[in-house]
Amino acid sequence: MTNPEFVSLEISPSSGVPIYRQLMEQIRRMIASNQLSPGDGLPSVRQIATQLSVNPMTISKSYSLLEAEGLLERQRGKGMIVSKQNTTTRTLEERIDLLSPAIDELINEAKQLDINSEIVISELKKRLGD
Amino acid sequence: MTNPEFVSLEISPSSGVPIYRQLMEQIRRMIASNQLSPGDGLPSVRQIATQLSVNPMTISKSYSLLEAEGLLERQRGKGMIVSKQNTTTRTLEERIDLLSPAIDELINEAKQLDINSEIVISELKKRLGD
DNA sequence: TCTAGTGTATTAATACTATAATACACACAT
DNA sequence: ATGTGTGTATTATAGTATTAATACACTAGA
Repeated sequence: MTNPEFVSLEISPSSGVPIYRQLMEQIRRMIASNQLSPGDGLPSVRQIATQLSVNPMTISKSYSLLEAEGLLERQRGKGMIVSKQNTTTRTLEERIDLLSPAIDELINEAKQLDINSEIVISELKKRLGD
Repeated sequence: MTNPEFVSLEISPSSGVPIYRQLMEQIRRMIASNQLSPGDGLPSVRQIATQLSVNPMTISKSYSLLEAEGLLERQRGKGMIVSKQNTTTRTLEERIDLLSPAIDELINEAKQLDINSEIVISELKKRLGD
């Protein structure tokens, strides 16, 4: 068991993507990278709901769908934990595949904005460096 | 006047983002980069609707909202054109600002997937190179 | 004038998203 | 036993997103 406080979830209300889907994607990625390991506990529904100022049932929906996918397990009366099945840590290649849509989106937008490849790369480096 | 056939629009039905917003963002970017210049014509509502297998009213919604923003102008009986006001081509800095969310999203996802900065950059370079 | 092509308004129906207020079954520590 | 903390089911409400079928006013060319 770990400290669910370390699981930091964020939402972008203006993105157009439903909140429950934003949360699902973040949790999926943290499990794929083993930042959330099998057996790890997740923050409670009410905790996240308060923190993000969102209805608890919205969080519950994310958890339920992730449970249906087999990524999370429900522990009655306790909370959600990362499943011990179906959660083998992904290889680097597999994780890069999961990152592909974001890369493609960046390239696509840069093209539409007519921004040079070199500039995209230097801008990315700048922000990666903090 | 130009050939609206060259305006290639794409949608990702699985992204969760409403179709009309996906279209708006793409058109906004192409105007900002002057790939669509003031006076240029846009594809007709029915043309895009057929091409994307989407209801014409969904396209019309995108156009109407962009007209309300001042980016497009309606030409009665003819079609939509890029407005001649409010569409000064953006400077490089401004366009980079418009690209920022996509960069931030990529960095955020890479972090959650525990993918190294160097790998993110090399992967981006790989795909930018075609 | 006719015809085909613009965008749009209208009305209806369906599905999805999110909130709200309760209530329930369960686990655990006291 | 009690209280607090889990996730969840229920019901209701509201707003948004999308499709569908028509109809309208306008433009342009034959």
